[in-house]
This record gives sequence, structure tokens and C-alpha cells, in this order.
Amino acid sequence: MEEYVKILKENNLKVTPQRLIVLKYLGEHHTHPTTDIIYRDLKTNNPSLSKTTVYNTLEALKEHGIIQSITISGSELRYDFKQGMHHHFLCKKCGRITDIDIECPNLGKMLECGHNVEEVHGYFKGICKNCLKKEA
Amino acid sequence: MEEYVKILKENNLKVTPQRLIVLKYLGEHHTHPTTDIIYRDLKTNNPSLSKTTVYNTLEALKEHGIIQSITISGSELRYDFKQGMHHHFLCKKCGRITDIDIECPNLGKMLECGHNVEEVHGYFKGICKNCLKKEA
DNA sequence: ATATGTGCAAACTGTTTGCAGCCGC
DNA sequence: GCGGCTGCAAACAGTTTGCACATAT
Repeated sequence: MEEYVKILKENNLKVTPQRLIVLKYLGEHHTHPTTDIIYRDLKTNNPSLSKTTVYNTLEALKEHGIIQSITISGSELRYDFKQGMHHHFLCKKCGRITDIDIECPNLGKMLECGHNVEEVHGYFKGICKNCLKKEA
Repeated sequence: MEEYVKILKENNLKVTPQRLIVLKYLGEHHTHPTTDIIYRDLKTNNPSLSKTTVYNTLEALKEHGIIQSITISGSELRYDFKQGMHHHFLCKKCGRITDIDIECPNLGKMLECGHNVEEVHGYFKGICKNCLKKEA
């Protein structure tokens, strides 16, 4: 828990119970949850929590580069505790999103083309290993 | 125009005026438009056109692999006339999305990991060349 | 006392659904 | 006349906004 307090302080974000539990949730669940999932899971033990606060908190964490949002599923934002560059794989069958730990070898080429690249997102979609196994 | 009729026929899609103008629009505008942009632009010369039909048509074209949807901007789907693998760059300033013609060297590595990869999306975000120039 | 965070409700946006009417083979 | 396409309106989901209250320096 202390580590999350530290992260907030280092980023000049006021430490509130709400921010702490949201950040802790993301630190412990690498499932790329939506705002609603985070809200529903936390609501149980924190009945007074509001969804607006979850939105606000995620926005603040994102602005400070502590987390990042991914748009792989299209209809909603999902959040990811940031830890080095990696890509994502979305299984169209079970809906699970898994981390893919590969670098982006295109970045060098991107820099050549003159744009100032701040974010790199690699999204792969298909059927995951597990679902393939079940089908067989 | 005849080329778009041909595409629809080849994919066993009934040729209707609505489908033709939507497909033609995407063939001629490589701007990665949203459903709403397509609708508004076409509505002028086709007042009876309904947005539902635009949604339906885009869905049909996508299912047949004629176009693809990209989720780079998060809040809405954007459409792209499909033509070989390429990536996308979104300028956070002017909002423009540009095609990046590079291959994805990660695909090989992805196949190794056992998932069945059907789609590859590479999204880069930052400030584009043009906007950088204006700033300077 | 002031600035910031929280939480409710209402608004807004993009998308989907239900259904009636239409068109073409 | 049947199946698929169109278009309207209503429903829906995710997100944002306005505002009053709470909290902490």
C-alpha cells in the first residue's frame, strides 16, 4: 500500500482513499479493466465510491503517465498500469486481453518520418491459445 | 464507379445505391472518417440517406473484409478502405490520421506465441510534422 | 478561507435495436 | 410473395458536465 502512496506523492497528486484504491486495483489486476469494472469491483467494499470519481482518478493518473489507456476493444477505454513498452492481444472469443512483451521495431522508422511520436500502441486480435485448445 | 459495383458483386453483396456511395466515398477519401462524417458528407447529395443504413453498410463491408475499422481515437470507430497492411498515426493537435506504410515485423513473433492472429493494428500518437512546423 | 476532491444527476455522443415499409428477383 | 435493404424512432452504453457538499491545508 505504501508504494501506491509514494507514487501519488511523487506525482504531486493529493493522496485520497479513492485514488489509492483505484491505483492499488490497477497495480494488482493486470486485466485491462474498463472504468465500470473497476467501479463495480471497488464499490463492494467502498459503497460511497462514485463512478465520477473513478473517471476523475483514472484521468488524473493517466495525465501523470502513471497508467495508460488502451482502445483495443473500440467501445470503451481500458486501463493498464504502465510498465515499459508492450503490446496487447485481444481474443475475439473470450474477450481476454493479454500483454505481449515485444518491443516495437517500427519506432525508429517512425521517427524518421518527421512526426513527434509520443505513444505507441500495438493491438493484435484473433483467437487466443486457450480458446483454440478448447475448440480442438 | 464500375469498380465499386464489381467489389460488391465479388463479395455477394447486393448492389444498392446506398452501398455504392458509401463504398465510393471510402475509396476516394482516405481520411479515416467516422460514420457520422460519411453520413453528413453524403447526406447533401442524398437527402433520403439514413444513418442506420450507413452503419449497416459499413458493418457489411467490414464483415466481407472490404474495409476495416480502426479504434485509434477511442471514442468512435473510423473506417479505412483496406489495402495491404499499414499502420496509423494520430496527431493530437490537428486530429488528422495518416497512413504509415510499414510492415509489422512483430507478426512472426506473435505467431510463435500460439495465438491465432487475425488482425494487426499499429497506432502511433503524437504531433505531426505539419503541426510541428507551425509551432516553430 | 481557499483550493481541491467527491458524488449525484443530468446531458451528451456514438452505436444498436425494433419495427414498418419498400424494392427486386 | 419472400428475403433482404432502408430508414425512422427509441433504447442503450460509455463518458462528460454542472453543481453542491465535503475535506484538508
